[in-house]
Amino acid sequence: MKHSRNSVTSIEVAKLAGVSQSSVSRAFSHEGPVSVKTRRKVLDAARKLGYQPNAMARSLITRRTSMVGMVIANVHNNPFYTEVLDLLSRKFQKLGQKVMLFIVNRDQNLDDILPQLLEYQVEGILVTAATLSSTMAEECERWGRPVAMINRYVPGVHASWFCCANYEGGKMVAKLLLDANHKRPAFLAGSEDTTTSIDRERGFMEILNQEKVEALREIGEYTYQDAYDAAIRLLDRKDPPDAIFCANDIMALGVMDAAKNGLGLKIPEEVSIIGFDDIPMSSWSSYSLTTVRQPIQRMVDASVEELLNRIENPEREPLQEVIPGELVIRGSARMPGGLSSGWVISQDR
Amino acid sequence: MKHSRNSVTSIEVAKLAGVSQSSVSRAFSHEGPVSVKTRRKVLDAARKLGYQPNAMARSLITRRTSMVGMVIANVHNNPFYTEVLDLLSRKFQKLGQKVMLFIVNRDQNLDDILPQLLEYQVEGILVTAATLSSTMAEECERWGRPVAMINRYVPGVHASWFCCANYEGGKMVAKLLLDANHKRPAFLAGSEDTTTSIDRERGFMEILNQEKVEALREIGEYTYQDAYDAAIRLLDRKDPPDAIFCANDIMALGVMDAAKNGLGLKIPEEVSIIGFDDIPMSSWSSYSLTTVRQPIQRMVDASVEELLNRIENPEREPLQEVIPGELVIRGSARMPGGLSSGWVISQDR
DNA sequence: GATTCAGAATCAATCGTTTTACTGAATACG
DNA sequence: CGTATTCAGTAAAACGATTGATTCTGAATC
Repeated sequence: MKHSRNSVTSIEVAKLAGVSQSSVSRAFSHEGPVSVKTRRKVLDAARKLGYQPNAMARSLITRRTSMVGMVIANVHNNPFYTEVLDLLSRKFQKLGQKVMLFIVNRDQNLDDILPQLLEYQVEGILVTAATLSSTMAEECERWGRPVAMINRYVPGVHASWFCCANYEGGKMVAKLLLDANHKRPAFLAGSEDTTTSIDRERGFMEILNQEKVEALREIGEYTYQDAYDAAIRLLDRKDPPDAIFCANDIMALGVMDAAKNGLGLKIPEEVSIIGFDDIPMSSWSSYSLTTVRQPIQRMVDASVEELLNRIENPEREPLQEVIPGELVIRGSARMPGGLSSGWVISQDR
Repeated sequence: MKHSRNSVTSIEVAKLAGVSQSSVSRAFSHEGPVSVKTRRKVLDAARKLGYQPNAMARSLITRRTSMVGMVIANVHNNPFYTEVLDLLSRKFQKLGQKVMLFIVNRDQNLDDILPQLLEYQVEGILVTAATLSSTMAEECERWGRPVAMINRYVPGVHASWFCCANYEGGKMVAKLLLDANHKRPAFLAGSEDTTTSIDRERGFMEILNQEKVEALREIGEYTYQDAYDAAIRLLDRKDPPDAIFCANDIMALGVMDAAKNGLGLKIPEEVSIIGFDDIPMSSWSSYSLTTVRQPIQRMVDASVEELLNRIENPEREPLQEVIPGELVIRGSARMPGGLSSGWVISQDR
């Protein structure tokens, strides 16, 4: 037997069970008084017909959808955000939320996808690695759709966000490099318009400036290949840097390959390389990258819980938090005396 | 001004525009006759109120949701499926479909998430890297919800699928190794229950058996670390293999690191390593992995188009296709005379 | 046996759209 | 000028659930 579309409604179940349609509803939503007998009759009939309550119809009357929108960029060229996506999705699932997913380009305008999210009545929106314009964010919040962001913030906007302590992370790296007696550090920036790269650089430069150390600078997109090319440019000059701090790990891996395989340099003897994120590959033996670990689990947990919290309590003020990262010492950077591979240094804010 | 929930309905727009509610509907859904004048009035009023049609209400009456379910596993430990997820999601978006995402474990039973998908009236379901039980697949199809799978198939089930030519890929690799005069090949399997690994091994062994060459075998989960450990076991025996074909690239990278960094072996001089997938990292200079490239774009395009096609034409028979991969020659495997790095060999089915 | 009364079941309104059938006005045409 | 014909617009019936109000049970009490 072949049904054209799932056309089994509560009415048919009611008919088969010999009860009213509302009893069917009551039996399914564990609300209101139903005798065990009718509940059993209903569930039996439902099973027989393959009945499932229609979530659209339900949401229409309850004004709840249990759906959240998830907007994410950079997922294919940065394993860090792959992991964020994975953790977010699982966490939402575990908490009974359905996820409507949008993968965008980092530079893509979200103005045309937000209406879609709102049209589908998502109860909240989680944005990662993509930037929401402040007017759009305001718009959502104004219509009672809370917004939470991971590693992004929009100044002066009424929204929740949770960021790694990028600025402080940059400082830690600078201190580490100076302590290990590096004289000529460089920063390899990701694209100019992301606050993560900007903040990491700001922290990094802050310390260097304090110590009156000049730094080189290069820029590339957030990709392995771009970083590889930028590293060649950087290391092939007559006065090459003795350390390169990269805006993220994937770039750092590109830089390492450029130095090692491209130019035959020894890491960390001839050049130290430090990244940011701590993606799985950074711990692989071919790289063993010293890096700053983002508190990924905490950022995910916090943002999801905050979002759901604000969905339940719309009047609540949005939470915003900077969560410290950890310096993970591996083999790609020269260490100050006494510090060696295997250490994890927690940041104290 | 603060609205509690998006409570702007077509009725209010109608009131403000001075037309009937149905005219508002007409103005939005580009159906039926509306004069330019009223359309303008409606759109103006809608903009003023921030009105968006409610997709739930619409789907209730149209019986269409423009939502598809996407179930995917392995996304965090295999970049190949990250890319699949990315491409799928973008493709659906481009074709106007909303994606409801479920990320599962490879071994997770889908029986508890399918009801959720059906409850939310997704019009079709795309499954990748996760295995659907045949009864569940039948169930979906029976309720008029077409199912399409990438790199999975369920024997004898009425569903669409698109697989890389895993069996033939395994054969290609075996031939290549034999041609290059390898005497003692090994296969490193992923988990026993995935058809991809099984089929690749079957093809591989088929050729070896033909040539009466015996092969070693190890097994690990589909992860870098598991493969690393398995490789140590394999290479540390008194009669180690001179070539290892791995069930996928991420495992091959683990094997390379184990051989190179763990045991100090030269690749490909002392041991050849070949993978399957062609993930971005395989082309990185630290690895330069010879591998079989999966026709990812074609699998994605075909499966999405097939799914939407079957949504529009429910009576259509499901399509099933095996799409050939390409051998990508890089530096991790010894080559037969005349073949060298840089070649891409297309498979002729 | 009449009266309460709580609990179970039902009725009917409602959510916000689409869409069919219908009305009215305007245009075309003989 | 009268009648078809078209075209815009509207009223009202769906869609499939939830839920407050209401009625129906039947056991308990007097």
